[in-house]
Amino acid sequence: MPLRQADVLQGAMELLDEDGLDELTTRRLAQRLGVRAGALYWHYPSKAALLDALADRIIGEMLTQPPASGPGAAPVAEQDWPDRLRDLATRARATMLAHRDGARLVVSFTAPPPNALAYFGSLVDALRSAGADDSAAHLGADVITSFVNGYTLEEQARQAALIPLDQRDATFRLELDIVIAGIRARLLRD
Amino acid sequence: MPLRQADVLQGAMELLDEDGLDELTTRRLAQRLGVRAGALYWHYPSKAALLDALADRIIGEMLTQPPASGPGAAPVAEQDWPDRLRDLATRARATMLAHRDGARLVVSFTAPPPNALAYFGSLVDALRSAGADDSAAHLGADVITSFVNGYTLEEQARQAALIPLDQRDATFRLELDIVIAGIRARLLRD
DNA sequence: ACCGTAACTTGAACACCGTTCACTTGGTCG
DNA sequence: CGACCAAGTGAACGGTGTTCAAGTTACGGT
Repeated sequence: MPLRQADVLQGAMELLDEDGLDELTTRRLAQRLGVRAGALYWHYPSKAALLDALADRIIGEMLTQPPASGPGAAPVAEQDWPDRLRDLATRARATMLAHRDGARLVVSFTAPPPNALAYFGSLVDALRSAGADDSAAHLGADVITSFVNGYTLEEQARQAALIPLDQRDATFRLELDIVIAGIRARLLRD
Repeated sequence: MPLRQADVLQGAMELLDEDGLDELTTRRLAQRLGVRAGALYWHYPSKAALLDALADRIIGEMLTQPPASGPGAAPVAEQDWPDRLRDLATRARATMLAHRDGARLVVSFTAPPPNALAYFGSLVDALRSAGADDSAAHLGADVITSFVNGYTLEEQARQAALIPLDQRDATFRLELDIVIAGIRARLLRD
């Protein structure tokens, strides 16, 4: 049974999780797949394209993960907008932290892949449903995205090994609430 | 006259600005300095250490740049805290944008170098002078830093060539004000 | 003016990287 | 059977960061 594109992506994901982005080389990935490095180029035109696909797959997990809030939480449609934003942001961070170098990979894609647009769209929707106009919703979604990316990138690169997770969780929650308070004050109370 | 560590750093800075981070290789840097690649290792133990020093030098520029506000602005000591935050954040972004791949480089250092701590300290000071306690000031400074880094990273990687600068400036300003409004609401109005 | 030492630099190599490409394989279908 | 074609091979190309014995250069002390 020959290799499929999905197998290559799956192998790349596993290699990333086990050994990190720097060890994810074409030769090592090929070896894990029982193949030579050149064969990968039948399935992806370049390593960059493979990494883009990998980033998009990780971003996709942000949309399908179980909700960040504990069991018994209200269904999405009934959540108020701050809870929806909190939920999306918390899932984004959790997903990136769940993969080694996840944040570094996610912020490095070259052109916004489909799932990135879908994720961003969810943020925009949440804000529009709260009464924001298009421009305000876009602005708010952008602030959240920038903050979550910047925060998680730093966290994963330099704090993850030093500070216990529950403490980092609490800090993230507090800082996220600051951003959401700003959105309320500047975008939804006019 | 032999090479000094400062010459190496200077050459690296120029090569970065001219050709970007991906073209900043030990051999190309050495060539520009009229030397072979191995010689660089007398001055820096590794390329990573050189890039750390380069990142710190860029961060240092954030602290010495002329203020972002136009001439005639109030001296720092007289600025109110939102203006001080705005000033620091705007300078950070401007400095990163001023160097090719500046944001990518700045978020990639391994251990926080001196100027990074000094910059962060300036943010903390501004918030403490506004009445925030240590913990709140640290939280606020962190929110700003995460947002600015995340925003500028994305901007430099994917928008810089597509959207005119003044438009990006305006968007940044609006989003930054959202973050600052959140800090006011959650950290300084208790 | 000389010399020793310390500060540098070289040149060659090492192990690795992403990528290309002519060529071989293996299976499917007419 | 024979033709086709997807999939993979093997070897090479030019590049990377890094090491290190050996060489060179610069300079302070006598």
